[in-house]
Amino acid sequence: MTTISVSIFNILANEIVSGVLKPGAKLEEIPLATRFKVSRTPIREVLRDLASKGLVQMEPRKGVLVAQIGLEELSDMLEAECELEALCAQIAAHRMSLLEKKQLERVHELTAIAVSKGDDARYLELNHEFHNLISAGTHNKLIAETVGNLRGRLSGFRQAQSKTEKRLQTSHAEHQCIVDAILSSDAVIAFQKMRAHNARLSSKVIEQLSKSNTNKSIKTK
Amino acid sequence: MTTISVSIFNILANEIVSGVLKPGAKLEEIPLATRFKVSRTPIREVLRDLASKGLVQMEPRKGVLVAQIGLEELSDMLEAECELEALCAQIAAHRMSLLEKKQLERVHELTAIAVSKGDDARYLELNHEFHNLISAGTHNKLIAETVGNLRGRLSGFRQAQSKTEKRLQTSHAEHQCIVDAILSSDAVIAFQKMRAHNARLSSKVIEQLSKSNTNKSIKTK
DNA sequence: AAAGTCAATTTTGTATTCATATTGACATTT
DNA sequence: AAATGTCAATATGAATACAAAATTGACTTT
Repeated sequence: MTTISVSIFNILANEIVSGVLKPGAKLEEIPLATRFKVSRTPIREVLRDLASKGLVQMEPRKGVLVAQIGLEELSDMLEAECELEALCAQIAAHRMSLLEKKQLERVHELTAIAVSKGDDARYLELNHEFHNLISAGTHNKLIAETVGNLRGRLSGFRQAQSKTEKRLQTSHAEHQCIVDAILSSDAVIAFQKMRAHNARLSSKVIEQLSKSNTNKSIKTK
Repeated sequence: MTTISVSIFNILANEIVSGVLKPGAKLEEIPLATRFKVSRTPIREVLRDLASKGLVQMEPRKGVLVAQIGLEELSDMLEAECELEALCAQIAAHRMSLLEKKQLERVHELTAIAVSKGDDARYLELNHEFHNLISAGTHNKLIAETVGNLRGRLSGFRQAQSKTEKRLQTSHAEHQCIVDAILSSDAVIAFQKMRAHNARLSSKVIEQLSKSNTNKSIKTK
């Protein structure tokens, strides 16, 4: 058996990372309580948990907002993710079991199919699994959890970006290099390739966001 | 103004990392509530926050224990810290301002005095500040916060260790190398030296803990 | 018309009460 | 005697009630 809070947490966390709840949206306790037909108590616990994962911002006596991530905070997150994932690839390269490597290869092959079909949704799903396998391949639960959490918080930005770009082939080619390095247990190359891959994606995200930001400020004027 | 929860959080978090509250100790809501002369509600929020930082383990309907960190979890944490701090040093080496570098140098000099006097407490304090300056030197709040949180969770083990060891000179010499690298903006060396430094400390911690663990299991038999 | 103040309403923080699950002891049964 | 089952006590999960702070809107005043 589980507690009410965790089920509601999962629902809300999902709605936040999937973009159903937009950044800056107010999360008020009473509406949420009535929506889920519970009292305020479990809702407050959920909000606290969401805050601890960085999905919402809560200020005492002010309330809770869906996290709105500024440019500098975003670049902090992207830099951290870039380095952490490179670290994961490095460690995974000399720590993954044969079975784990096979799984990675398999997912990568499936991704190729999604790319050729231009199936964006499927690609995103497999991409998620790809990075999960690598972080799990570190056999370090703390690192895997940390990077997984970061990816969750960033997924909104990635989705927004992948919709407007047709660089699935490029990404897939880069993944190929990473897979090759890990399969051959070459930690140095795995690190470099993963880092370069993420660095490129990061700059795209930043580029896109600062573009839309300038648009906004023009509109506002 | 602040909320009751955060003040109590700080007190309890401090008691946990300082070892006043021992790993495995039960944290019951009613005793805590009476101790702080508040109701259970803010206590529950504090416990939740402590859990999100990994300082306590809470299981639904079971209660809350001060986190007891197993050997495998500890090595995960040490590995993560080792790599993260090395990363910090690397980034800080090419991002710290002149003022920040001066501050680092100053703390390092003060540490030398503490070492020569054999002042353990002061050394620990300065050591904390030393690592804080470097993580802050990344100018990446997320990374700094992450590594700071990790250090907090690990500080109990470090203290236990530093009491039984007289290797302050060794550590200080290693710090010297790190400071030199950062002052001269040599990111590669800063990374390597910091990584080696932490790796050495980590192995000491593990060594010590597994020793006391075997003692325990012998006793239990 | 604009700015400032004050009151009313709304929302969050805290306390209290109610409900339910776990735990430990004791008894019963095999 | 060991094991299992039941029951009472206790602690946590959830709901409700109360208090305090903040926001909002209207009204006054300049």
